[in-house]
Order: sequence, then C-alpha cells, then structure tokens
Amino acid sequence: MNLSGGLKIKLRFADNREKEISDLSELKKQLKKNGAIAVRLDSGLKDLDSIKEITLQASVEAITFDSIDGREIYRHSTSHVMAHAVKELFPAAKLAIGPATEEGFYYDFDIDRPFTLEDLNTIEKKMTEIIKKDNQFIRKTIPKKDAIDLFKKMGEDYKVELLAEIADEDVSIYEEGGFVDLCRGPHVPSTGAIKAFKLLSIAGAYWRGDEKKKMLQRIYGTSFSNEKDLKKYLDFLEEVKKRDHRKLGKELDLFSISEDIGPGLILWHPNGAIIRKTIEDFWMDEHLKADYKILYSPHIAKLNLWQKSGHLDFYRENMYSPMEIEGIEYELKPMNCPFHISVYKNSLRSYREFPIRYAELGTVYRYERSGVLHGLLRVRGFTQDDAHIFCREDQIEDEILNILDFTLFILKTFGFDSYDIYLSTRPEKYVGTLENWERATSALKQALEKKGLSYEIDPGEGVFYGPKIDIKIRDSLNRAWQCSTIQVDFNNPERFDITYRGSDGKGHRPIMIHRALMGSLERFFGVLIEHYAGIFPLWLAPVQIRILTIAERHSDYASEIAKVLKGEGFRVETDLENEKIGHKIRETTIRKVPYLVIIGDKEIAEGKLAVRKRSGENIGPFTTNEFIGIIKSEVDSKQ
RNA sequence: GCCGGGGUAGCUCAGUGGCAGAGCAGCUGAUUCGUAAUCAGCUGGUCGAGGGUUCAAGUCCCUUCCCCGGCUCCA
Repeated sequence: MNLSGGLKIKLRFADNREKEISDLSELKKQLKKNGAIAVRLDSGLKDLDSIKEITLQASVEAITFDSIDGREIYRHSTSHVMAHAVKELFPAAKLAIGPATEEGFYYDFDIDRPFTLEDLNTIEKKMTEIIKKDNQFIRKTIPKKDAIDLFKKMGEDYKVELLAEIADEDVSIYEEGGFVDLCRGPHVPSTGAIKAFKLLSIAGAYWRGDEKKKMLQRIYGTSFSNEKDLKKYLDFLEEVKKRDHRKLGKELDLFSISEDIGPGLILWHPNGAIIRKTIEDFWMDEHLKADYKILYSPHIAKLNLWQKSGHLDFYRENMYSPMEIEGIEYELKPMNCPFHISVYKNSLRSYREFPIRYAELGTVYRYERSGVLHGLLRVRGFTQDDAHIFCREDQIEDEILNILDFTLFILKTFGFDSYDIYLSTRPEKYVGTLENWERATSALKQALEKKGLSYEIDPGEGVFYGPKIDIKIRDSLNRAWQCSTIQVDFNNPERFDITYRGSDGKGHRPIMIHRALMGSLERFFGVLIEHYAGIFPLWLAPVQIRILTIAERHSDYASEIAKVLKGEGFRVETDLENEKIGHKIRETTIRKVPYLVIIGDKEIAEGKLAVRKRSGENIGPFTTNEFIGIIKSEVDSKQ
C-alpha cells in the first residue's frame, strides 16, 4: 500500500545498512523492529512519531541507544520521567533543568526540603510505575507567550525564566501522562521505552551554575537499554571506587593528608616517597639526555617579583597572603617561571645558546577553595615537573614538536598511550598583542598537525599570557585526566625585559615556552595509583621482593638472599615471622608486592629460590643469579 | 565558598539519652607448619575540637575544623 505515491524513503540503520522503503507503515515497522527510539531526518533529530509527516523523498536514519545521540535522547527522556515522579511525590517542587550528561542525566529541583537517600528509593518506585503505564510522549508546538502563561499558571518560575530567553516565536512542550515540561526534544516514543535506570546521587547545584543564584537540589541518575548494561555500568562504578587513590593510598601506606598540617597538603609516606623518587630519577635522567639544564629555586620570593611577573594582577585569587620579613613582603611561590627567568637574566645570552631549556621539579603553593580539594588530584601544595624554554620565534614549532615527542615518551613509559589533546586559544583577560597570539597559536597548531595528532580547539581557555596545548591522558578505565600542558608565554619576556644577542649583534626578545609533562607529581601519582589499581609495575613497586620463610630455621638463609638482592639494588623485605606460609603469602599479596620468594628446607638443600608472583603464578625454581637476571630485565623494561 | 552527607581504637565499622563495642592490625605466649588468614591471652579511646541542655550526652542544641558527593555541559 502506497498512499502518498512517489514516496521514496532511504532508511539507514544504526549499523549503516540502508534500505529503500516506499511505505510509511513499513517504515514504522522497520524502525520498531530495529529498536529505534528516534529518527534523524534531513531537518535533524526528531521523534519517531514525526515520520508521519513525510510525504516526499526523504532519508531517515534510525537512532538507537547505541549512538551518542540515541543515549542522550533516551536519558533525557528518563530525566523527564524522574521529574514527573518527583512532581507527583513533591508537588511543591519547582522544575529547573534536566539534561542528559555523558554517562547519565540529572534534573534540578527547587524544593524547601533537601532530598534524602530514602527519597531516591521512593522516586525510583514511582518512576517504575510511570514506565509501566507506557505513557506516550506527546509533542506540542505552542506560541511562546502561551507557554509563558502556562508555566506561570503552573508556578514553574524557572521555566518562565528560560522561556524569556528563547528567541523563537513558538516553543515545543512535551506531555506524558499529564506531566508537562518545556522541552526541545526529541524523546523516546513512550515511557515504556526506558528499560533500565537507576538514581545515583543527590547534590546541590546552583541555578545556572552561578554561585550568586539559588542553590537547587540535583538528582543524578543513569539509564541503559537493558538491565545487563546497567549492571555493567554499576559494576564499573564499583571498580572506580575500589581503585580510588585515597583508599589505596591508605591501604598501601603511600601518603596521607593530616588535619593538623592542613587540607590539600600531602605527606608522602616511605612507600609513596620511594615511588616518587623513582619517578624523579627517571625524569631527571631523561631531561639531561634531552639537553635540559636542571635548576633548583626557593619557595618564597619578594612580592615585587610577582608584581613584575603580573601574577598579582592575573593570579592573585590563587595566591596566599604575603609574609613580612625585615620590613619587606615575601610571597609563597605559585609558579616557577620568574626564578627561571632570573637565571636566564644572570648573564648575557646569545642566539648560539638557543634553545635554552631549564627544568625543575618546583614545588608551588596555590590557594584552592576548600570545596574543590580532592585527595592527590587537587591540592594546595604540589611539585610541578616544570621547564621553561627560551628560543627564537622561528624555533617555536620545532621545540613544540620536540616537547610533544618527549611528553608522549614519558607518558607511554607509565602505560598511558591514549590521549585527548586540546588547543586553548586567547581568553578574555589576556596580555600581549593579537598578532603574537595569532602567530603562537598557529605554531602550536602546525606542530600538532605535523605530528598527526588529532586535537580539539578549546576557545578562550588559554592562560592570560599565551595559548596552550593540554594533553589529557586516558587511564586503564578510559577516564580522562589533565596532566601535561605546553604553554607559549609572551608576557614574561616583556615584563622582565629579557633579551638575547642575535647574529646581527643586536638585542632581541626571546620567546618563552612553559611546559609540564606529568603536570604535578601529586596529581600524576594519584592518577598512576588508579591507573594501576595499586598494582605497580616492578620498577615502581615500593617493595619489589619479599622473602618468606617456612620455619624459623630458614631465617639465616633468607637474610643472606635478601642481602644479595639488596646489593643488586632491589627493594627487598624479609618476613621471618613465626607464621604459616599461607598467612605470609596472603599478607604479602594484599600489599601487592610483585615477587614472593619462598625459602624452606628444599630451597636450601637445592640452593634455589621458589618464586611466586603476586598474581598467584609460581615460576622457577631459579638460582639466585637466574632470578636476578629475570627481575633486572623486568625493571629495565619498566613494564 | 555554597548545598547535602559524614567524623567512634592504627584500619573497617556497630552503637538514637543510662557502664564506649566488634573484626582486623599491634603486643605476649604456644605452635615450627610448603603457596591467600594456626590458637590463646593482653593492650589499645579527649567518640574531630569548643561550648550548651540534662541527674546523666558518642547520642539532643549551638559554634568550629576536617573529610565525602556535587556546584560547565543551557527546554
């Protein structure tokens, strides 16, 4: 049956298969059969229902939960159902906004009483009822002024405020089971399309993210196209919790934050400190190989220095109050750059020395609002793996290429080989000329393109002194973390009036590049802990080998082996306690020590070592020398 | 900073007005054992800090410090 004659529809499925259809009811059937929740027409994403308006040739794409757009529609619809449930249970609650997020959705409510965890259960039950009713999502287009009247009558002040900002004459509203919400859509066809959902948490959130505006109550949730995937996601959240660096930091005795010392200030315990030292040694060696010069600089400097650098003008809100010493004000350093510049300025520089690369593991202190502090990932005192490169303008691109290579090499050593790269351009508050910004930005762009690295532009997110490249690493759970940054700086060379002597014998202004590869040792360590789930590769493991004895008569032999291994530079411990071997293995495995060496009568008689890995796998037996060879090559490989 | 939830032994946590608890860890002893927890005993507390209510406060009230979740993603 072909009612509209000449109807010719090209239907594309989620897996890119295509099919020609000339009948609307057939189209409907196909969409349903393939799990479509919405469609993309030439005019954009639409409700399934809107295909009835098709009269001519058209291409229709089936949108399912498996696409980003599909998930967004699906979860946005779930948020509507949640708002519906909340309105039924708490009629006084006012609706704000309820979008989908990357992993779920939320809805903000203005309600006099904050939600509790029990409320979430009640709301979930109500949502299940609404889903069971399988209410149709009905779209209506009405004049904006009618919508304003409607929502005014409903007491939905926030919707009225949103409407006032919409420029269009007409707006769309969606109704489902008597629940009406202002919404652009599209939506799933009916509430029954939502197969699996879960409310996750409650939080405060400012209306429109503005801290001067009212604090609303936000409920977060997520939804999936089936229970199995929802379960998988909830398991993932459990895994994230298990890997939390704050939890592992305590369990493995890596670091602590003491209330007595202050929030955001890190104490590195022996187990964490030895990892840090190993990272620092690696960092130092590689920098020397890469023609960097190492510097050390003080933690405080005269306030004037920060005046001169412009930090007092542009960075004051992140700086601590000055302290007075013999009538002169000093300031805790929030950045290392002015110190490196002072070293540069200490003698006359020639273009022949360029590029000059100064690197420092420089500890800086920055004020962060108490609410944003987070374990090792957001702190108030941290050590940057900082460097400043002084070069000519025509050397920028090569240097950036250089740094990109270096960064990727360092990150790869720690098992990070997937990145998101962002190029941040000029912000509202900035220094330097537009021409400078333009030139530097295009140098960064060209370097990225030459390396064949894909990147996104982050408009207006550059630092006040220059454009930058940020590299976010993806960890083993595919979460993104901001660590590396490469920034061009044309503020400081001007402000400090630094120059170099060119081949023409005249003074010129150098370009400065500021870069950090791991970012801060604290944050990088936090990310590493979660990335490895505390199971550090051998070269980083705080204790690399633990020697366990079967009985007390094996102690002497075990101590001798320990001495030999320590002599070879390994981090070794012995467990000579009067405990059963099962107990010792358990204790050592929980501490995630890579190698367990077990010594009993048999080993002493044969002069060999029984070796067990933390995974539970037994290898060997080996002679001591064989074992040393194996672990040496494993340490060298940094795997 | 703001909203909400928390802070009890080294760790994980129970304890809603009436004698501060458990498991693990630690210490002591017994056992001398072959691949993820041997047994017994003991020690351990300013219940985050300060103030208040009460015959009596870990518990109720106020203040404060710290921790946790969140505060960009615009119907």
